[in-house]
Amino acid sequence: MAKELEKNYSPQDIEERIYNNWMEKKYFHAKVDKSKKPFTIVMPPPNITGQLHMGHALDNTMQDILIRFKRMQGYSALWQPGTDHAAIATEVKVIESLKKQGIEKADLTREEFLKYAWDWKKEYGGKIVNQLKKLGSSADWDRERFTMDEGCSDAVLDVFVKLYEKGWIYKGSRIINWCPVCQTSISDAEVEHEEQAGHFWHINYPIVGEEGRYVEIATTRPETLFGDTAVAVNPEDERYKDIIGKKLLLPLTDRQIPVIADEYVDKEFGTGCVKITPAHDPNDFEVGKRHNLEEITVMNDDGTMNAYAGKYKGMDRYECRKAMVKDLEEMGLLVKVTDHSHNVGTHDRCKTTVEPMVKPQWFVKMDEMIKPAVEAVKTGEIRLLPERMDKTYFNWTDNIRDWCISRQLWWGHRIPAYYCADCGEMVVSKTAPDACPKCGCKVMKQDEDTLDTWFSSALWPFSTLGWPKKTEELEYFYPTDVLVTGYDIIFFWVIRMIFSGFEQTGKAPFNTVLFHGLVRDSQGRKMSKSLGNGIDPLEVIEKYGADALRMTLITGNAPGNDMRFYWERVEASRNFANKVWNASRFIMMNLEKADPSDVTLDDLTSADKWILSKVNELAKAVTENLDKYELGIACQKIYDFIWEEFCDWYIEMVKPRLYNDDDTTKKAAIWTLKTVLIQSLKLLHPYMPFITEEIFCNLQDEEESIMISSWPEYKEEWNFAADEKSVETIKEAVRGIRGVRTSMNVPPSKKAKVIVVSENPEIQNIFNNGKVFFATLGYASEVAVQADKTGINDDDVSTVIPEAVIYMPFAELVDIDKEIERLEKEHDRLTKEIARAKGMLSNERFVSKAPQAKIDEEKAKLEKYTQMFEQVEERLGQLKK
RNA sequence: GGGAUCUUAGCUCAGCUGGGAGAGCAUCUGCCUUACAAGCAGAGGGUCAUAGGUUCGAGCCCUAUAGGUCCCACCA
Repeated sequence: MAKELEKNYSPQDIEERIYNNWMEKKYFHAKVDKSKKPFTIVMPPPNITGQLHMGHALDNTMQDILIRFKRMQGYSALWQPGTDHAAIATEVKVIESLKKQGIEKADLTREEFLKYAWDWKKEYGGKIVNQLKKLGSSADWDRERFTMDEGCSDAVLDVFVKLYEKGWIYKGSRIINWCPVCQTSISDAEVEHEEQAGHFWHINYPIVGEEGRYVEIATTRPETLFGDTAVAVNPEDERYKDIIGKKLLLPLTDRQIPVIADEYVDKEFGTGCVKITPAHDPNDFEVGKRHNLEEITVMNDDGTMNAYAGKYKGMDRYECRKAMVKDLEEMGLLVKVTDHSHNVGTHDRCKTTVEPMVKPQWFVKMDEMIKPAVEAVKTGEIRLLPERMDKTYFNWTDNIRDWCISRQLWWGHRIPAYYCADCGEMVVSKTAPDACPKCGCKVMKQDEDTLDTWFSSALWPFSTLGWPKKTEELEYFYPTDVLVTGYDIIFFWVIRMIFSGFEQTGKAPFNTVLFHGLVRDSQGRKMSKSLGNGIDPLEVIEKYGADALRMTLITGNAPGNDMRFYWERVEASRNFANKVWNASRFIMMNLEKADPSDVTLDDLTSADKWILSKVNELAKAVTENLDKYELGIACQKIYDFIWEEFCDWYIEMVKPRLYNDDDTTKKAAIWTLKTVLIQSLKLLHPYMPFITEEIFCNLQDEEESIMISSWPEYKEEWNFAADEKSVETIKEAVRGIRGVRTSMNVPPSKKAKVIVVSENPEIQNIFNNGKVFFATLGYASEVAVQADKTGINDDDVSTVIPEAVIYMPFAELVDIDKEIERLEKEHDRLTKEIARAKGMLSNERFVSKAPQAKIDEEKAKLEKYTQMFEQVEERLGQLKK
């Protein structure tokens, strides 16, 4: 027996209970089951430092929708969750928290620090997972992984050693991006370029042995002067041909540097003379390599000047700049200072201006490994959605450079390279070697550096399934199906997973990448901590429920597009939940009026068949949309069906049957209400899991869960085209009647007799069969269906539908002028429609070139409108008399 | 400098392979009709940025222009 529901839906009371029940019943757990097809999504692992934000909410809602859909379809649907150690982000947090306890990182040993870090992870690492659960995420939490757990760490070491042995990981002293605040190298992807207003300092470098002659250079970074090892000019530059090879005295030092010629210099830019600082500029580094220049590093790791800066030693790079510019000015070597806006690289985490530095680091060679990843997207083996992401992808792969993977951090996977204390021999191996293979020394010291956090996440789709072990999970669930993520991490993560997947497993890690955009605030700004404009998803859930939040994030938003967050939209979603709730409540209240268990399709009325046919079509359409990852479109269709077709029309249609004790079709109505509701709930379930579950459980006598029920499939026997047409005809008549009544200001309490006049027996039939609900919906006291106009006055109000005129003789209320006005409007509309259809059909080129179906469609329209037009004309003629 | 993307109703946005412009919110008018006022019934509101082009037919395809957003990029 169905239970009674509260008048308003309150998600707060039920969500936690339902979620716990799902967990207890292990519904989220996906088993290796050879009798089913697998469907797999790996969850982008949230950082253990993370707090749930709208991006996570959107990302996880999309994944949950897809997983729930596939699970209901009968797949063994695995949503593989886990968290990311987030090397630098976490290390920064741990350092902060230690500082609050009065502990400095510098005072700790590596082991001590890592102990604190693991404690931190234990305490906070699970927080975000609990927040994801509040959203309703049906991930297989039993399989939760962590990028630094034993298995994932083993995968990292395995890959590192393999790539090293293949020569695709190498150690080299190259120019890298250095963050002086975080004191670590970072990859190119972690550098954000920012347009900044700066200056050009024009400085004279005296030419040695030529008193009073100078070479004027222009620089944006005067403080790197101490690292200059040459000044370059373009070999084609007539102005400077004579000074090539001469020596210059580097100001503020006693060093002499040569003038060299290099194509790299742009004659048109600046003064045409460029100071070359190989240790602090990527271009200069290249020039330096070509000309065998010395690389002089002038800064310490924290961005202060070192001994090469002479008296400026110990100063911060920017203080030094100020001081030396002042000194140069006093020496008369500063020619001028001009404004110049230029791009400055900053560290994406801390926004510090990155310092290019030459340091020994580890790199992944990309030129070969990227090839299958490019190919896969080109051939469509991996599909990026929306498609335009292909261009972004190729733009990166075409310009790919080697990936700097070493970080001077402690929290992360330590590089498995070991150095002999005696001879310095390096061994790369998964486990520490007992002795140096070269000299036999027993003391082998491990490399101090750790790996870029993305190195481990690149392996995520297979490391989580047990790789490099050949587990049955890996065999069954890999490759995964779709990756859902934001377009902002395509370079960091998506590309790296793709090339890693091919290199390590020989397979694409997934066949589709579904990108979503950013959730912005109502003014279109990025939500950020510093702006304080972030909206906490948990607050939304608390106020309106997880279902409302999920619905809000999915509706009216196309793949890859950013969206704005409005509380009004959450409210609208909540209202929809309430609508579903009340419709269900209504149905449950009526279930006991008859036992529908023996109802067959033959017992159904036209109205029943109409809505059944509609929900059947809906199931087909929604399934197709979901298969194409069109989550928003599918959602809109479900919303429209439930609210308009089911609630506003069908439920209103059946009311007279439910309220009339003598009605013989009551059983059929109840059967239909319940059946259509269940179908609707199932289709809605992926979007709104909690409310659908709550209703579903209350509706069924047995304790069944909607999330493991079967997905609605299109059934040919539920297709009732003729009944659909009948009901649509009546709906059109009802809309006409309502329109007339409103324009005549007839109060709803005032019922009138309605007379349907049609010579067409089919139309007569439709109205005769649908009389009961037609009367209710059309506010009729009584309905007559007849072939002629017996008993109709010429000035009775009317509405015209194809093949019929519907009259409402409410005499004293009639305002003939208004009626004429209304009919004239209709007359105009029909005239236009007819002209349009005639125009098309009389266009020879249309008739000869357009598809036949389109032509037939237009012909049918012309016929219909012409028929209506004649009736309207006739009515107008009568009224105007 | 290269590329992407957007410009549709007052606001925020949908609009699938080209075939009679849609939703939510807001506005206006009636309704406390026994599921729901978090509701019901009606209504108004758009030269789909501009200018060309392709096509029987363009919001959708092509070209140019204007404005906005974003990504990438070593011009000191």
